[in-house]
Amino acid sequence: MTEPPPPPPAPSQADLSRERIVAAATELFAEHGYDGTTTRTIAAAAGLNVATVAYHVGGKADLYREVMRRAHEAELAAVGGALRDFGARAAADPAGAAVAFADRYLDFCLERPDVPALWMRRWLADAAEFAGLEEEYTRPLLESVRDALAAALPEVPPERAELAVWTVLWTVHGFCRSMIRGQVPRFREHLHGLVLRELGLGGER
Amino acid sequence: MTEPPPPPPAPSQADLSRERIVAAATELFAEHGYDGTTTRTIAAAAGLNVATVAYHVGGKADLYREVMRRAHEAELAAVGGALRDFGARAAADPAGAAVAFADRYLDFCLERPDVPALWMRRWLADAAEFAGLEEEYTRPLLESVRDALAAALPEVPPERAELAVWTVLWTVHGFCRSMIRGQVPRFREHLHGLVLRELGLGGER
DNA sequence: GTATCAATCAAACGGTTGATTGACGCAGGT
DNA sequence: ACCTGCGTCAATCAACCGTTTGATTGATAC
Repeated sequence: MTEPPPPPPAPSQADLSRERIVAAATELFAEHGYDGTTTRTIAAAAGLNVATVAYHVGGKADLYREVMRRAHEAELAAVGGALRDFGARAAADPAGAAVAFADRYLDFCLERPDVPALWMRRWLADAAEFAGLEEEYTRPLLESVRDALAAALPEVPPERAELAVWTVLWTVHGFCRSMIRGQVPRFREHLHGLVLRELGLGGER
Repeated sequence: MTEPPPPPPAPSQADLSRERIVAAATELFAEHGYDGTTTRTIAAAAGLNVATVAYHVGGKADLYREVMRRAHEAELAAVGGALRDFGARAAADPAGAAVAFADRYLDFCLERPDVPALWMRRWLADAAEFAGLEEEYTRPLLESVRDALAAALPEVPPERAELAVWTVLWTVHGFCRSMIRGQVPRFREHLHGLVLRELGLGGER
């Protein structure tokens, strides 16, 4: 907040097209995977010619990497913000802070269902040439959450925090793929209890 | 056990080739998905010509369905056996029975890592044309486990049992993809506590 | 008015895909 | 010795893949 952000420059035509391509690719890669998506499908979904994909993004592989990079950036922002709020609240109300954190992550996944899908495809190494993205993106994020939890909750051993994060992550991601809107409240309630139990914060019942 | 099983007839050459094709396809589909696997790769891994795949199995799509069918059959057998043992033991020792059940499922997934991988690919609807396999295989299995748990543990409400199964399933499957052999004992211990806590069987600590 | 440039397009490129064909080797029965 | 049917193979097919090409458009600069 040291200076007012400069007004964003008017996006050029190239920026607009590039955004449409990346947006279309994000949805298609999340839904059908790398090998299941063709550059022609992406171009058609973006309302552009096939050649423009190579023109703006450089190629299918680069486009995939860009999609993954953005998905990770969005997740990083959401998790980072939630972790800050968690840290500020954890000392006074560890249980409430943990539940709020899980809630925000669930909300993020419900709002951006492509992120868990891409996360899972990354996990499966959907395309062998992108196996490195897993270690580049997912692992550090997981470890940062573990460390933040362990730092703010000194009574929780880091190993337990890590496995708790692991369990919550997979449970939420798995749920988001089969999301039936009516089941969200029920799942959210289960998630609250799960987090408290796995962190040993008095959720036993 | 009413009659001694007849000695299995000597497998014909066709049977041998078919098995080699299915075995190779299982591994490749699990590792690279449907679109990421070619009939040529499968044939090469089986040490056969491309044409023999079509000759024995009918086509790539039929082969994929066969692979999924067998993976589900194997899982059904493992889960079925574990559920029977669970039912026999649950009344006297619900906690021990639940832990033993989770243990056997983990062992099965470690022994057949292709099954969780195929399970996850089915979940992602790796190939859109096979979206039905999810509801055909996974859902009923999940519900049968939920019902068996709820029946043997009357103090556990079915809804809680379902979400417990859900959480355990995803946690185990996710772990099996990133399996690092040295971490298995630590994960197993976590899994025991997870099961007891999620079923409310006195695992709080 | 003219030259320039970014952005887009239809068309075509070489390569790969799943599937098919027809020939070949070889067992077992006649 | 001769046939018959099964299993396998190399060769081939049309369709599709990602990428490239050359031409066209419309706005901008001089």
